[in-house]
Amino acid sequence: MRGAPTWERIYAVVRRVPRGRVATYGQVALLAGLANGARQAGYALHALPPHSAVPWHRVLGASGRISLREPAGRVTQQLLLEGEGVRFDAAGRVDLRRFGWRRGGAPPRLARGSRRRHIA
DNA sequence: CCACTGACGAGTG
DNA sequence: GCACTCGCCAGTG
Repeated sequence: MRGAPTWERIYAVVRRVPRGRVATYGQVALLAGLANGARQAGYALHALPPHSAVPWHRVLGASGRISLREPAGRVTQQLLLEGEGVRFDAAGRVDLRRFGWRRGGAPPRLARGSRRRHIA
């Protein structure tokens, strides 16, 4: 992986994102070894063929928003995610606190004293 | 080698 | 929270 092309490393990381969870471009880039390569992650996925085994739809922008330029692609991505149980709010955003991929598995527990606000 | 591009992200107002 | 600007850096021509 070390000498592998940049895109391959990006794809390798994306393949690790579990079903029903989403990662951000920056997160993917970082895990691939590119400290400031969020754009490269996006560019790599953009170059991906339509029927790739790479779960490209599980990658969103840091704000939980779909970053695709083309409307058709955005619809496809949202449909694929909803098919895995990921919910979008009225503004078309995903709550990363709930569906964000936590590498390491340990869900970030709410800080003591924080207000738990009617979750779903 | 240089210029331009872009599925980004953090900072600022 | 939204709109803008600026920094990033691999790919492409």
